[in-house]
Amino acid sequence: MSREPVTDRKGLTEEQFLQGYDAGMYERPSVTVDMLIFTVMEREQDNYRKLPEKSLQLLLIQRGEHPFLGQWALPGGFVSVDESLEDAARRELYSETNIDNVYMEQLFTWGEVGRDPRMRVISSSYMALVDRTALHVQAGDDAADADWFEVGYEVLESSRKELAGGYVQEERIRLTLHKEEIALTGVVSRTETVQGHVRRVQREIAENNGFAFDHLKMIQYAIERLRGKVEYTDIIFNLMPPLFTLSELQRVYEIILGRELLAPAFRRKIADSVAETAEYTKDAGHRPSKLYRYRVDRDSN
Amino acid sequence: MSREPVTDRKGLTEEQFLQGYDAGMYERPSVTVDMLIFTVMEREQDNYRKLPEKSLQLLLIQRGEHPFLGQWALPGGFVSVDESLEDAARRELYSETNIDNVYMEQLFTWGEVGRDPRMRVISSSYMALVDRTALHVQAGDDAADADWFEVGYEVLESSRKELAGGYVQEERIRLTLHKEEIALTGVVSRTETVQGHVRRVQREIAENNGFAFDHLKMIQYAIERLRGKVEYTDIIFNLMPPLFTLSELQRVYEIILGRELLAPAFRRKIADSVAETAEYTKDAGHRPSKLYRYRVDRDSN
DNA sequence: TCAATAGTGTCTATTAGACAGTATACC
DNA sequence: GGTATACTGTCTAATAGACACTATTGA
Repeated sequence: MSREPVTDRKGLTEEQFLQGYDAGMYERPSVTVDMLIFTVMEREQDNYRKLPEKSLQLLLIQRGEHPFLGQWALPGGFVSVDESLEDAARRELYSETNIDNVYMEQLFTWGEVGRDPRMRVISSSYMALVDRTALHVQAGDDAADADWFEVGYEVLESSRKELAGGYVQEERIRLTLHKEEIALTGVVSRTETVQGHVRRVQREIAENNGFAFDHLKMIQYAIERLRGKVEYTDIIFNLMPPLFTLSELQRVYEIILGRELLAPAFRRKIADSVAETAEYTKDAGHRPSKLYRYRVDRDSN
Repeated sequence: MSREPVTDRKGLTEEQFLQGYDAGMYERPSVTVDMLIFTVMEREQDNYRKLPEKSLQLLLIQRGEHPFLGQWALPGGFVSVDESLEDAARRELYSETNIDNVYMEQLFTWGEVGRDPRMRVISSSYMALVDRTALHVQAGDDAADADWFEVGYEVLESSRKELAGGYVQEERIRLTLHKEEIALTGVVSRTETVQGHVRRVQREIAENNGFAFDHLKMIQYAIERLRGKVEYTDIIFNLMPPLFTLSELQRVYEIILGRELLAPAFRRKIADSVAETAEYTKDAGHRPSKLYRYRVDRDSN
């Protein structure tokens, strides 16, 4: 249970060792967090009957300083020595969106040597999912501008080469982030190498129009993860308002998964993640829809 | 595509800015990697007919220096400024096991402020899965001793409290790592809080007999992840030798998942992940078993 | 009335769970 | 022969996919 008062080769106890410890011996990388803040927004339709179209949106900021001045980046910043990674992520999230207490998850820590031209920077990416009805975005000090961009994700091609004892599968994924007149695009090449038992995934930026750092890779990774998790967890409800129709929920699934779903199967599948309310939509040019809420109290996975 | 020669408020181009950039302004955390190296070993049986029992094993090193001198820790070390996180992980893996080119995956980056008594250290944990037949473990310089420990994972209790608009679910998990006369034990309390839409998982070390740092949490997290991934990926084959029987494969699934499986369903499920060979086991006190290999060339997920 | 969406019923195909039963080596 | 494991057949239950059908509103 408790540690014994052992002494090391120099006869020091742990307490003595720590008092004499010089933390400044080695050169260190800097650590940052980068935030992938997603939400879902609606676009009004010209036809009064039609439901508003939904789209997945990601928050980007235009860099106001070197490096990558003028380019678009994920919100983020340095982790100070006296705050945890998660606290730093929450701080960044709050400073950009003014909201707290939302779903947030660490995705991946990016540690390539040359990823920041200023110096060695290791960055943990966090994904946050927020309900747009709770949002008031503002630009922080280091950002010239912060805005929501509609996310497009398209697999351009998928090729596969057989090797001795394995294969290499390459996918080229086009990412499109746009917002009114601005359209940022890029292509990430995702390579999966399988050799014997060893499987390895690598991402390279093949084309880049307007994204700072390696943020394009982070965006691709986050969407891949979001797609995966949506299938076997309840995280999608973090993107929904408190009350929603099953059709709305289905649309959100569809835009995240990038494919259409059949309503009956969908309804069966999510049936016990949601609970009916007594309320209905109204003023639609068609049959009103029952409103549902997320059923927290269900016996989950 | 290419970045324009924009200048910032001070009239500097990016190149000029980078030349004048002073990277030494802020105090920085140190960054380490910690390795969770798993393998599967067999224990011979007294009864010649019985199959050898298998167990999941984890590599630990006994610390030869302060802090936590004498306690057991995950192999790991500092990331130098000129190597990537992944390179550091591979270096550590190689220095402990003398093997390279095995399955390795980043799990999580641990960034609590007080997790290392020496100074602020942020640590990325990586999981490696190795086939024991390929192994020759050796202790590195910073390790007094490196050894494989049999992993036990048991959910002691699971309690659930309902809250307004959510719940708190707490699981107490007993971890037992043992190796001959040494038995390290600990209890990790895993708390899942759901409030409205927000779900949050926290881990605390509730009991600790012999583990350094927060490594008990890392071990619990890794096993949780390994269990999850085994169900929807092929990573398990990284723990298998090149040729294996379906019963052996089933046993490995069972020890990782912590529950028994039915053979017919199991065989159907993994049928197209494996390929038959012409070989059979022999000298067993019972019917010989066909040997299989991992089928790399299958159209995977 | 009709466009557009909401919602249900049901057939079929696929998959998972359970368990009985047969097969085969080696001491 | 008997023990321990290898392997298959088949019934049943649960789940997913497909599609047809009915229901309901506001302009």
